[in-house]
Amino acid sequence: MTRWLDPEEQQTWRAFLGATQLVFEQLDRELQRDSSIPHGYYEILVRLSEAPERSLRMSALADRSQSSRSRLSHAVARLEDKGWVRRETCASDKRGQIARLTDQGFAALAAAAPGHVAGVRRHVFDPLTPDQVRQLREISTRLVEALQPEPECLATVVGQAPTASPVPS
Amino acid sequence: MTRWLDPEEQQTWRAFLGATQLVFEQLDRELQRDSSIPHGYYEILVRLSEAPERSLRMSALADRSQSSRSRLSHAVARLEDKGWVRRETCASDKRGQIARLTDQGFAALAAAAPGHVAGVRRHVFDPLTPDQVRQLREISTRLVEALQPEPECLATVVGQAPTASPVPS
DNA sequence: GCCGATTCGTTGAGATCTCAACATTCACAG
DNA sequence: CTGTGAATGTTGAGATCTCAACGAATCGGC
Repeated sequence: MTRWLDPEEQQTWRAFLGATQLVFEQLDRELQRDSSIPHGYYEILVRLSEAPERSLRMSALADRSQSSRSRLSHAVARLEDKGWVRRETCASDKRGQIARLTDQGFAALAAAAPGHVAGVRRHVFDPLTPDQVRQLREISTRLVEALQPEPECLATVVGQAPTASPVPS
Repeated sequence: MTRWLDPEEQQTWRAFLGATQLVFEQLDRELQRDSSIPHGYYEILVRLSEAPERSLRMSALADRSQSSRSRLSHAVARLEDKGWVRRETCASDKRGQIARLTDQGFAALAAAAPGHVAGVRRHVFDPLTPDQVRQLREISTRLVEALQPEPECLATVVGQAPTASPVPS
């Protein structure tokens, strides 16, 4: 009745499972150890740092950081405690909240970024050939498409790291 | 100073991040919805089901299920509450504990497996071409190697499960 | 034998995530 | 203007994960 995975598929699936778990756990550990920022929170800071005014509606931030509303709400509360993010009420929509990255938050991100990028290189890009990197991009893109209807045409700028001015003015 | 990710690398990294997060969250949700088994626990049950006597030392189980000792200890406690696993003290090493999958636990796994395998096919294998599947296996294997010194020569059988296991993973 | 170092598995505290429920506000058809 | 339905963001409870510390048992050199 059920079509089980054949040995090759089994091996593929388990390798994929193992690789992703190892990579993300390692990066998370490094980020936690070197900068005391959980990986999920780092994502949030990055998305905010890229946005105009370094601020975003909570819902937009949730979409971009692959986070549920609830998770984001809890997370931003912690980030606010740390003084890295502030919440402002939205003028045009009184339901809305706007999360803004503070200078202090940007500084924390700027401090954490180099180490994290190095980790990503060390654990992901360096072990792979250029061709494999290209393959990985195509495969990942395909998987995202398959799972996300993606009505948006927001070609996520995905720009550089906290680049440009690591010095908040 | 820091070598940031160029636009292509950036895109690759974010696609990888997005794809893995989407895939695993989706599979986890489905598993939880259809069988009330968290993905992490499912892994544990699968590894036990494959082992001889359907039982393993805690440390061996931790290795095979990519779990920390602590996490496994907590998880097995919950699985024991459900009646899916039993713990026995090890005869040859009094420090050791042996986790054994109960018939009830095996039944729960057997009930959950078909739906999970279908999900893995739907969200991972079906969207990819055969060549991409092969690429994904090689890439994943490489990443695991890079991150795990792997002093063992236990060529983790990873193959099919011995007898009667419905096991997809 | 013996003692220090290591391994095993557990535990508790704290942090994060998920899920469902909720109040508030908006959109819009009537 | 009004009421219904949808959307926003929050909250609390419960579940899981991480981390550090721990007791018990084993190992290894002497």
